[in-house]
Amino acid sequence: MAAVILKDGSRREYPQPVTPLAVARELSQRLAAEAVVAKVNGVLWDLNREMPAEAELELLDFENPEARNVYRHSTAHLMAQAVRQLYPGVRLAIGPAIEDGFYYDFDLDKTFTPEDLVKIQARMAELARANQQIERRVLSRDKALALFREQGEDYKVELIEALPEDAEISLYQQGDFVDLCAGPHVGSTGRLKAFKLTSVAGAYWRGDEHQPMLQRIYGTSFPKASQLEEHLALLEEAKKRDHRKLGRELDLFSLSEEGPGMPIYHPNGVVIWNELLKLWREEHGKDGYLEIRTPQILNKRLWERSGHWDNYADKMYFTEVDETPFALKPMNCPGAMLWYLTSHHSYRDFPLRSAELGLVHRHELSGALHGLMRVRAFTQDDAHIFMLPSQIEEEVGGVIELVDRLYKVFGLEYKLELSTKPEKFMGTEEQWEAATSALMRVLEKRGIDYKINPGDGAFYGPKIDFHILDSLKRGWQCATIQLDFQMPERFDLTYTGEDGQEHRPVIVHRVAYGAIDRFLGILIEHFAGAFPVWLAPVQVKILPIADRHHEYCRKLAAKLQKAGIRVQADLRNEKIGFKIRQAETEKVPYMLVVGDKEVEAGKAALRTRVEGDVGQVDVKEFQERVLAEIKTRKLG
RNA sequence: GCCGAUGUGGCUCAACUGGUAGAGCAGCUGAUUUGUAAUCAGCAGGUUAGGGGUUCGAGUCCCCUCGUCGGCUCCA
Repeated sequence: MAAVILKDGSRREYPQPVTPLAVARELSQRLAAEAVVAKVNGVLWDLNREMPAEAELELLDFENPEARNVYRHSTAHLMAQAVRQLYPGVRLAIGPAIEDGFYYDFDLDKTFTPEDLVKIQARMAELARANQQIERRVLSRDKALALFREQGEDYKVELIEALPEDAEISLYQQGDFVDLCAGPHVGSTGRLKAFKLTSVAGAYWRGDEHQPMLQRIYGTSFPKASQLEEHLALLEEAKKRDHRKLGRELDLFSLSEEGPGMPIYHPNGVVIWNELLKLWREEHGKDGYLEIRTPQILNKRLWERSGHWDNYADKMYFTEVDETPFALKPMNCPGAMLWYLTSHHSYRDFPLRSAELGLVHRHELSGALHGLMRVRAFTQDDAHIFMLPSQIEEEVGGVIELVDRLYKVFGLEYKLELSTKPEKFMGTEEQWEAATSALMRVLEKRGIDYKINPGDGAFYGPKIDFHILDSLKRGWQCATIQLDFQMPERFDLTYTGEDGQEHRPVIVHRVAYGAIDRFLGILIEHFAGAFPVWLAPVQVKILPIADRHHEYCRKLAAKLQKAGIRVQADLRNEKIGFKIRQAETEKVPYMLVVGDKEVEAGKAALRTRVEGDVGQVDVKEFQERVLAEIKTRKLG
C-alpha cells in the first residue's frame, strides 16, 4: 500500500509505490506535461522516481524558482552530455543552475570557440529530440569512486572524496552519459525545449586561483521558445541601460587609457555628483555628523601602525618624498584616527560622528575593473563613529536608518549581507565573536532580512553590507557598516570615562553611498539615464522656433536660471524637430518651445520627457512646479 | 592577476583569401527662418592602441606591451 496526499489535502491510495508523474497523469494531462519536478514530503523529487509509502506530494512547474533551477540544471547535464560526445577526453567539473541560467565547467586542452558553442547547442538539440530517459541510481562510495576513476573524471573523484562519510551518492544517467549528481532532474531530455549557450569564460576549479583554470560555458533554458526570446530581448534592453554607454552618450564621464579605473567626470556628471553630495550633507547634518578632510598621502609609518602595510600593501600605491616613503591612502580611517588624536575626548562627546568625503586609491586587479562600478580611484562618503561599547547597537541601527532614508530618495532596492571573519585578520577570535554577534543582534532586533557572507569581512572587523543590483542583475556593494576594535588599539585611542579613568573607544566605519562613483553608476542604470528633475544635468531646455524668438528665449532662460533652475536655450539655426530630437536623446525632463504664439501670449509651450507636448503654460506656474519638484526630489 | 574575446577618425561601423584606409552621425562653413524625434550643400578630421617581426607590400599574418569586454561567488 502506498498513500499520496495532495496539496489540497485529498488522499489517494495505491496498491504499490507510484511516481509523481503517474499521479500527475491521473490528475490531468496538462499538469503532467507542465510539471518539471515534484516535492515529496518537502524534498525535491524526480517525477519518475517512486515515492515512499506515505508521501505528501506537490507538483512544481517552471514558474516555481526551485523547479526552474532543476530545469536549468538538467540543461547543464544535457550540455555536458553533448560536450562529452563531441570532445572525447574532456573532464567534467561542476554544472549548477544559476540566476537566469546555468553553466558547466570543463577541463579540455582545446579552447572552446563561439563556433564550438553552436556545434554543442546543435548536438544538445539532437539529444533532446531523442528524448532519453533521465534515471537516478544510488551507488556505494567505493563503486562511485571506481566508476569515475575508470572514466578519468578526476574532478568527480575529488567531489566524492569531499562528501561526508554518510552521504548518499547518486548518479543520473541519460543514454550513454552518467554524471555524479544530487538531483533531482526532469524526467527525460525531451522536456528541455528552448536553450541557448551564451558565452564561454575561464573559471578556477573551486573558485580558487591556485587551482587549475577550467572553461565555463554559460547558457539558459526555458520550456517555450517564446520565453527564451523574451529573455534574450530583455538582456538586449538591459544593455541599453549600461552606465558605460549612457555615461558616454550623456557626456557624464569618461575613462582614459592613461588612467585605467580612474574616471574623468565631465560637467554633466559633476552636476549630478554635486546634487548627491548636497543631499548627503543635508541628511548627515540631521544626524549630527561633523565633516573632516584628511591628506591624500601619508607617511609609511602611519600605514604600518594601522595594519594596512601588513594586510593591504598589495593594493596600495607608493611614493617617496625627501627619501621618506609615503603611501596614497586606500582608506580614510588612519587619517580620521590622526584627527581623533589631536585632542582629548570624554565619554560625554560620544557618539562622536566624523564624516569625510575621501578620495582613495586602490590597485584593483586589472581584470576586475568595470566602468564606474569597480575603479582604482574613488570617493567614499566615509564616516568614523567613536563610541562607548554600550552605544554600538544604537549607532549601527542609526546608520542603517540613514542609509535606508538615502536610498528611498532614489527608489533603490537593496539586500543586506553580514560578512564574517576573513582569513587575514587582526585581533582575537573573542573580539570577532563579540563584534559579529553585536551586528547580528542589531539586524535581528529590527527584523531585517539578511544573508551571511562567510569570510568576507574587513581585516579589522565584521561588516554589514548593502547590495544593489545593476541593469544586468549583477550585485554591487554600496553601503557598508564595519565594526572595529583594532584601530583604537593600534592608535592607542582613549577617552576619559565617568570614572575619570582612560578607556578604549569602539569605532564604526561606515559609508552610505559607498563610493560616489559606483553609486552614480548604479543610478545611471537605475534611471536608464532619465534622471529625476533634481538630478538632471539640464532641467529645462528652451527651444525657439525662429531667430525672432531668441530675445524672448534669452530672457526666459535668464529668469529660470536666476530662480535656481539648470536651463539651456538652444539658439542654433535648426528646425524645431531637430532641437526636440536632440533634447529627447539627452533625456532633458522639460522643454519649452517658443514661437510667435508664445511670445504674443507671454507664455511657453511645454513638452515633457514623459508626456510629450502638453501645450501652453504660464511661465511662472511652470517655474514653481519645477522648483517644487527639485525641492522635494520628486521621482519620475 | 588568470582564461577567452577584442581594439579602425569624438561616436557607430565598412575595407574579398595581405595590394598604399571609406561611410553615416557629431564638428566647422554657408544657404535656409523653420511649430513638437534628424533641412540642404560644402569643408575638415585617422602614421588603423603602442612597439617589434614576416613580406616586394600589413588595418589584415606572428610576437610583446597597454586598454576594453565577458567570466573567475552562488559549492555533484
